[in-house]
Amino acid sequence: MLFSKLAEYFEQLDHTTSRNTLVAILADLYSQCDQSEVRPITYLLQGRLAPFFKPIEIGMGINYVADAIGKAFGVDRKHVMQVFDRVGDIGTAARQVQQEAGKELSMEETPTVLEIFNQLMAISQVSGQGSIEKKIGMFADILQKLDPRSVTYICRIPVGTLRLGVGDPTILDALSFAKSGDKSLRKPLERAYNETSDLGLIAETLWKDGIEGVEKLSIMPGNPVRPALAERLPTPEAIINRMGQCAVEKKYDGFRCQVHKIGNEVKIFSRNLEDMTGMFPEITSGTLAMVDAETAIFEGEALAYHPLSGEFLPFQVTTKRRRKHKIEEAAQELPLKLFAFDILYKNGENLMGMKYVDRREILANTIKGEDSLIVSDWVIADNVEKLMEVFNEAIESGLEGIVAKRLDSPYQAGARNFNWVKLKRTHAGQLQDTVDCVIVGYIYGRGKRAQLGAGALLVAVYNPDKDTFQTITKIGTGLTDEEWKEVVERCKPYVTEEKPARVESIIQPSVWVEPAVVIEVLADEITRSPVHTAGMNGEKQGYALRFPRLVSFRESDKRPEDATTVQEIIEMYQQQAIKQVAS
DNA sequence: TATGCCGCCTC
DNA sequence: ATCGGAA
DNA sequence: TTCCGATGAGGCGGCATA
Repeated sequence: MLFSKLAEYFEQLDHTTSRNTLVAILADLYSQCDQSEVRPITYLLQGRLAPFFKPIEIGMGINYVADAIGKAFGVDRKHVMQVFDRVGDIGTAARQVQQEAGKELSMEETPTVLEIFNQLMAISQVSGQGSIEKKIGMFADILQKLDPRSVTYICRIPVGTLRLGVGDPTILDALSFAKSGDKSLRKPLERAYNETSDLGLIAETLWKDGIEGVEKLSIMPGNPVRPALAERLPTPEAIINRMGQCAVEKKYDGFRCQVHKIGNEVKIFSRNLEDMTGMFPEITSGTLAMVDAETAIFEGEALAYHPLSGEFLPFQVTTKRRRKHKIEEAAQELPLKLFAFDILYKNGENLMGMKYVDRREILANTIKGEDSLIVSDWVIADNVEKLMEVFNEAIESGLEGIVAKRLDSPYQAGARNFNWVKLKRTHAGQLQDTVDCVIVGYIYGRGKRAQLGAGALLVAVYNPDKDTFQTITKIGTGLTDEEWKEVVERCKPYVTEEKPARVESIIQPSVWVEPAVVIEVLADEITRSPVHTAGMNGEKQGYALRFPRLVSFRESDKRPEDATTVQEIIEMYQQQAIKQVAS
């Protein structure tokens, strides 16, 4: 298949919203491609070159792709980015720049899908000195061989914004349709995907060996399983109403880890299936010492703790353990403990179909003792009071909240459903870190947001000592489409060419706004920040909000000087630090 | 050698 | 991570 | 309810450049 043909399918998908139609178009695409193309096309549909757990990345983001577009069509990055800012899509920008340059090719001249795939793969392999220039050159070469439509879509691949409206579930439906004409194969395809995490493999196997071949694919210790995810509910009442009697676990704020023991070998995978084995030597050694099984796959949350006091450390500290160098030093300074909460596989037996309570029993019998591995606590709750009791305990210890789980549910890989439900501090309406912020700028939107005028707001709190507004976060969520348009309108009278005199900001928004419009922002936590200027003082870092979202527009009589002050932010930060130490 | 840009990855 | 929109 | 795609803070590491 020519790449231009694939791009035609991409365009069709791009222009349709009905899921059923998307599935039909995809099924048609699969029916038109050769067996050798099924696998690469599946990865390309995922916006990738390989399954998630393979460390193959193109290594070009928006800026380097813009460089390549410029190089291919004789302009500079700045020009490409200006067009990009206006249209909100790098593919559209590339197409436009190509047209301006008069360098459009016809569809028949395009290389094949496999040729392009291999060239992208070659770009991903380049590293070392001079590699950035090399990658840009290679991508520019590809662009010069493509028709406008192909240019559009290929530019979206490295930056991860293919925006076809097609995710993994849609591809699974399409594979089923392509082979059987209906959704009947979705279940076995989905099971195989959940256990192998490789959609390209599933698709290729379906083509080569039929659904019987797919049914033979199963868990392979050493290969990650797609992890189960938790839904959210706002209140304990909602959880009891939905689940009735359930297990309750505390929710720790660290890294999700899926640990595989294969004889004397250990592998550790992240929530998104990245291989993190090298980062956590104490989990590896703990697994070898404590896990009473030849082969096993279990999951838990890894947190850093203070080696002397034993207290658990906030996420911002735990995250320092995500590293490639100086691992032993970091492990000494910030050792980890893994709170194990589930087991999927033991000594050749797939446990995913077993009930939660039974998996829990096996888990308890498999991890011996308590050291770097700890089997996490759980209790049964069947009423709101009991649930609240555990929740309050968790909050008092400075933890994130709780997770409620159905006692009789299997391990539902890949699913975000109501077998597992999380209840977080901020959902329960208590101790909310609500902050009144002043808009000091906004950033142009991309994709759908491009039409709304803004995609994010840059907001600040008030520093009365200096009479300045210091940035504390950007806001990219919590507004409806209407509200995005409205907020841009509200800002219009205050737009300025330069940074307003009373605004202190390291971040440069697309548009500066004189401090006037006040909004109410909800966040989960306050963190120290190297980029936000709120509370920044010489060497000392500023403060920022974790998981910020807009909850309301303040009445227009609310003056910017009435916003939350830096001092209040510092007090809130100290309050939460006290809790964390108490844990 | 030090710093900054950028991308990738966690939440 | 959180959130809103579409079906 | 499910699925998708907008967007957040921030740490590390690779590479380019001063």
